Amino acid sequence: MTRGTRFAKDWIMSETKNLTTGANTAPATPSRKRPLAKTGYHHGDLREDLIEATRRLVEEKGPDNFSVSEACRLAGVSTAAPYKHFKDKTEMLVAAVLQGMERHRANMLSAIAPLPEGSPARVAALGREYVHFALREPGIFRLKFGGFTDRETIPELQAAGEQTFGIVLTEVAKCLGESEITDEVRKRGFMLWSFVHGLSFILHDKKLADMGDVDLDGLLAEIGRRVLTDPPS
Amino acid sequence: MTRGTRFAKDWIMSETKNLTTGANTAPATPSRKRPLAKTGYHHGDLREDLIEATRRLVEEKGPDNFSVSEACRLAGVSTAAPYKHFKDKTEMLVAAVLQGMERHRANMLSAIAPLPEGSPARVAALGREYVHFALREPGIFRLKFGGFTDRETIPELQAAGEQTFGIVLTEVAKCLGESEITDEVRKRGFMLWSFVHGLSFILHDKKLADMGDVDLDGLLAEIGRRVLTDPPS
DNA sequence: CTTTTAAGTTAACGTCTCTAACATATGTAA
DNA sequence: TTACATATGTTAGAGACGTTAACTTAAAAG
Repeated sequence: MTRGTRFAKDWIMSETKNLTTGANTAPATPSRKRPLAKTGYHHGDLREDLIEATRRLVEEKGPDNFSVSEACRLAGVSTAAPYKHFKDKTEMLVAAVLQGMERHRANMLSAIAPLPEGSPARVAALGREYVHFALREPGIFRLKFGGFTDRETIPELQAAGEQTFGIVLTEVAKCLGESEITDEVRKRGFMLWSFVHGLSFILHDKKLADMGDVDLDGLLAEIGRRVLTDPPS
Repeated sequence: MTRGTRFAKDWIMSETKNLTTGANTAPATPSRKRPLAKTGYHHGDLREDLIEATRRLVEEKGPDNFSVSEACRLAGVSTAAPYKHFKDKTEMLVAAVLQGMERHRANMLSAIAPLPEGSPARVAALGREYVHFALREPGIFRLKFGGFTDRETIPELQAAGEQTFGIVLTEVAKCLGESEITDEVRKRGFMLWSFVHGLSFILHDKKLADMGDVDLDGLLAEIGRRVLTDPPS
């Protein structure tokens, strides 16, 4: 009894931060209801809590400066615990990004829902939501695009990205009066996506102090007009 | 003689990689002529060699996975040596990015030099060079945009970025027949920049396997036409 | 020639990622 | 209920990294 390994239950209790309360940065996804079970030894759902801790740290400290150790501290477990759920640090980050993209997708869909089918306003709304996501969750956004090397070889990320682009293509097609995703639709969608993506990055960095505040909606509308309209012969 | 500290001159000699030879990834800047002095104890120009080592590692292993230690190994110095030249790891990376932006600027200028003043071809050439830089030096490119947190608070990076944008604005103004950088010029330039920036990221990630190979020049020309032309009333 | 300063080195500390070996719960089958 | 298998925790520790402190050497300045 005196010998045998003693577990550090006390610091678990003292160091554990509450992971369920606090303002949720992602308005589209309802905040989690599970009250963080914490049955002494076994954790209610450690995997999910680690993902949430990762998300939070990525936003607070930036994708660089994220450490598995700190996520463990947040979740109240030892530093070896995550490796029962994730292969390595990268897999943890990927999991957080994938959840972020799911939120992103949901937001895009609910942004266009109330707007009339086939209207340019739907395309503009998609762009608007894209930019807003980059500003609302800058850490996850940065992580997704350029966060870690060889992310383009991770099939789930690839798939999630193409799913997002698929939403854009569908709306562009309807806007152009096409019933299918033609090459022309793909080209227009690609142009719009490039623009919005770049815009997100630039605003995210607010590199342009001298540009003053940008009229986002006006800009999106103008770009939509210029790209969705046939060019002058 | 037997006591007193013995310095590790041997591994310095054996581990030192030649930093001056090898294909230079940056065609616009002439490769360095200095033959890597290496006077036993004092290094010819360690600061410059560390920057070059940093650049190389960032491209080879990616901005994440870059380590100061490895750069030291490449340069053939102890792991404490860099701190005589740089405050910390971030400052090393920033130095490498700044040199990259200098190359980028030089390339942009020489790309438009042979083209007729005020022609849309000059604007397209700038975009072309922008994309090419992202593909030629993906590590530095990623590092510059989103590589590390709080980079937007580094004034040199900010200044270098605005200088680049200034080149674009000048060309756009000439193209629109304006003699000054008006608000309209700024808006058009901003649209073009957003597009090209996003395009660079997307191609850099080649996220779009299903798009097939992109006709870059055609795309740039079309975007130039759409953005530099007055919108239909 | 002496002294100062710039630019290296070793050594060490604290932190990080990840693995191995061990401990404890949970569920399933006898 | 009891026995065992499995999932999910823990401790301990190896090896790399970032950074600093104290020391050493070479070059420059007086």
